[in-house]
Amino acid sequence: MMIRDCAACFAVDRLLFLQSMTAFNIAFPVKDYDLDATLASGQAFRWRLIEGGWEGVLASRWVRLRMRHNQIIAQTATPVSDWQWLRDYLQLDVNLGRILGKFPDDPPMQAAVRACRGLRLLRQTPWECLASFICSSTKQIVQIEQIIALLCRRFGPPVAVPPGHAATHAFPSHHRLAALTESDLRDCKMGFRAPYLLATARLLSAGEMDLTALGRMALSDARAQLLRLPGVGRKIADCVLLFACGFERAFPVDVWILKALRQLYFPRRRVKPARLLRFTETHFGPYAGHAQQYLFHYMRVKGGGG
DNA sequence: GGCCAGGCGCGTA
DNA sequence: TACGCGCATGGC
Repeated sequence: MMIRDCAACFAVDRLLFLQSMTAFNIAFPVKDYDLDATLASGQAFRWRLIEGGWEGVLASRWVRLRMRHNQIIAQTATPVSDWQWLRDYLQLDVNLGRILGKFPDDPPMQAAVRACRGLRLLRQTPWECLASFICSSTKQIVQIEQIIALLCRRFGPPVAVPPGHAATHAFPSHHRLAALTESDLRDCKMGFRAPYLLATARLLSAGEMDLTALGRMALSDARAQLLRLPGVGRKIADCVLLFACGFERAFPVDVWILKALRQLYFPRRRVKPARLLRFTETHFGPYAGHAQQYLFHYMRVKGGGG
């Protein structure tokens, strides 16, 4: 009797599922997709590897992702009828082979692709990406993750999680941060970055700039807009352009990339940063930003030795 | 204890 | 235009 009741319940659930076309789980077939490398490659800072699955918050939803054979399995805490937000974030419709085929055909790039094939660029929301990278300057990735976690826990709205799961929060809006004090932000261990984040949040909250419009501009115009914001220089601007606004040619140059360029392309030569920046603008082609992420990740996984 | 970390803003020459 | 420095904090 008990078994038949459960079976009946399952049948009803199944029927409801089919009727509403909503679900807590979905499987995306993928090719050339290294989920671990992608989520741990320092482009997004909220993913945690917990018991074999990556947990994070996207579009105010708790999400758990894991690879199974050639599929990405996604789990949410609330039913979902349209998964396009996740397809967009993971850039599932991107043909990686076509992008890799446009990389420059030189030994450093070949080595980076051999070491990291399957590494992808995500498509993040501009505000979270911008705020995160304002907090990133002269910080190690682990510390950036700690700052962002504190910021979300203290000021982000709670999101639905599975039963028994620890409380989780979405990224706080710029309106929310604009209402805080510098001291509130310093308490999230972001130090001298706090006034920059606060000032930028207040500018955006006041409507002085629309981040969602950047993706429709020319690259140089979008970059010029971002450079108006306090705490945003060339490197952070290019991170936002590449990781959130869809400019696949944007090429953030940080200390790792400088090291990569000097070590791999200009060994035993004294080359100034300005010269290296010009080199990145011409050498890496239409998908320079992807190439940059491969070089960045390659330098980190291969270690500092050379 | 010194060095470094997905930098930026500002003063100076 | 180019360079040097200060700025918080924590890991190694």
